[in-house]
Amino acid sequence: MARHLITSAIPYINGIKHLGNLVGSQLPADLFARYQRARGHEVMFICATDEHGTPAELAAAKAGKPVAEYCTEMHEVQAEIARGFKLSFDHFGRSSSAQNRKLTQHFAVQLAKAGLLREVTEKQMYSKADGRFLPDRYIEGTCPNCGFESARGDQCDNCTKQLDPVDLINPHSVISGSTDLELRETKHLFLRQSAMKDQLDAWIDSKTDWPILTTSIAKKWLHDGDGLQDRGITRDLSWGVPAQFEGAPWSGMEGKVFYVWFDAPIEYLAATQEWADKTGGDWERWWRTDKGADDVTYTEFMGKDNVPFHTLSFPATILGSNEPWKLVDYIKSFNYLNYDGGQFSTSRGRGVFMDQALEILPADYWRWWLLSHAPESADSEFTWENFQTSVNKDLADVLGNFVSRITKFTRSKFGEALPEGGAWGEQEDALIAELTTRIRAYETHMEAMDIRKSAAELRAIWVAGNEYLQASAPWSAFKTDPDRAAAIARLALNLIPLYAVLSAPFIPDAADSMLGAMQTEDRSWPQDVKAALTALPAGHAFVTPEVLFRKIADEEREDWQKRFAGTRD
RNA sequence: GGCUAGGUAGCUCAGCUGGUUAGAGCACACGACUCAUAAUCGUGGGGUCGGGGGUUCAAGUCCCCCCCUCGCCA
Repeated sequence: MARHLITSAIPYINGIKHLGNLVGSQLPADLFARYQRARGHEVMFICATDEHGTPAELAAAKAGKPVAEYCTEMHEVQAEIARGFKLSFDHFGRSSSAQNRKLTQHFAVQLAKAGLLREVTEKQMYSKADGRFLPDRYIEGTCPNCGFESARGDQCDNCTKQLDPVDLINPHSVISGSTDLELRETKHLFLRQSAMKDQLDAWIDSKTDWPILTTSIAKKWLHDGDGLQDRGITRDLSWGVPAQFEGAPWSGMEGKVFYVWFDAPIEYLAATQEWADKTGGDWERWWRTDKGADDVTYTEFMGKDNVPFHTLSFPATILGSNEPWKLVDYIKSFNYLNYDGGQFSTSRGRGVFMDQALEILPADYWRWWLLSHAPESADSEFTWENFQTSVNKDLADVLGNFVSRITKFTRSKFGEALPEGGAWGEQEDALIAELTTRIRAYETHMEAMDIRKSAAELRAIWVAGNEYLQASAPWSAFKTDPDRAAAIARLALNLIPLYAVLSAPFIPDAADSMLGAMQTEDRSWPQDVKAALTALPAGHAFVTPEVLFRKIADEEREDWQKRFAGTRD
């Protein structure tokens, strides 16, 4: 039995995520976790909310709530949606936890002791009215280049020119509107990533089996221009992990917090600790190679925007600590999912968001489409037409109808129990041979995290059931040789639990319904297909299930198309 | 402008280190079947593999130039 540590990139606390965010990390991570559990391996599947930083503070202020309270509420909202999508986290943590605070401070101290932190004095805009330093993008003014009046401090959205806040004409705070801004000196801690460049470079080079998307992004950051740059890991904020040195204020860093991108990945460890504190489990067994984690395989899932932090900054933190923490073994990264010819847009309400998706259809419909179209090799696109055809064809016609046709046939000819009599022949041998080949291929693709290929293979396995029924034609056999029809029905009914077990990582609810209908709890993996197809004996009672997947009608599709075109506020 | 990844049947995509007539699903046409959610199964039509040049006995697959998308960065 192997041990798999699996983490999904942690979603920011602010707002509800769209389907592109879901398919880029949480959903494929869940697929992998469910598969590894089904194969009998020990799995620790971790996710969390990323709660610190300025956007959370501002969103809380807008909602008229203290930021901690706002985060608690939003965490529960996201947790509820995750449950709705059947994301099987062993723990869904919070980066604002006490565990993360302590670990983040610990790593900072370790890095300082290793000489990997340096102080940098820089000038930053300070707003007297807001009583705080302002990140560049929270300052707006007139663009000196094109005259656009709402240019941000980091970039003009009109002419795309990169800006410095001091370049802006009439700069003002986005938060309060105040123009009473001044440049002030402030000190920050920088992580000396540049000092670790060669070490990181060699490490990335050793990962020859990683997706090209992952390694190419890492190498670009390592080699572009002047190479890997040092990175500020503190901010002048109040909402975050306080910069402390072994329990005392960090000299020169009083009142500052660690940057959200420093503490967020550390939350993977902290969330596991949160899990341990809640369940009495042992979290270091998953994370400390000196405490049992040397046999753990650690896989991270994320969208491509998260790759630099997970290939460079976070490993720099781990390696630089000089402590035996578990380093990632495989990074599965994803491109973006576009929406109907453009991008999903949170601000313009363009596209389908996780809560809305669950309002209109059950989780399995979304899981199937998103996973079978996962943006692995390139950006992919969600269109309602494609969604409708895939769901109707794959789920309703191929899988759902298979379950329906064989259960109803058996019920009408033999009653609601597996019929007795008859023998297998060549058709059954052929089916077993085909299924065995395909299931082994499915396993290979799942192990390799080739998600689209896994989905295609699974679909082919479903199709094999329909082919078998078509070829063996029990409805004809019944007229001349009822025993033969009984043997066919018995085998076909055994295909239902087999399909349930194989399909569960993709469509867990449907899998439960299928097992429920067949009145079995056996979820063991079909290592031996022939044995699996005789698992339920003659006489075993079943219940003819309700329609497993309903079809999406044209009118519904058109309706949704209009509804999600971009009006949500 | 730099960098990354792409540009393969109407649509969505497979095609590993170059090798027999370029594949799948959907859509389309025809046929079979009638147990089933008018579902299923079979057969077939359809591609000068973005354009041009080169290497090779042989290139979608390698090299060069150009065009076009997506994203990141300047």
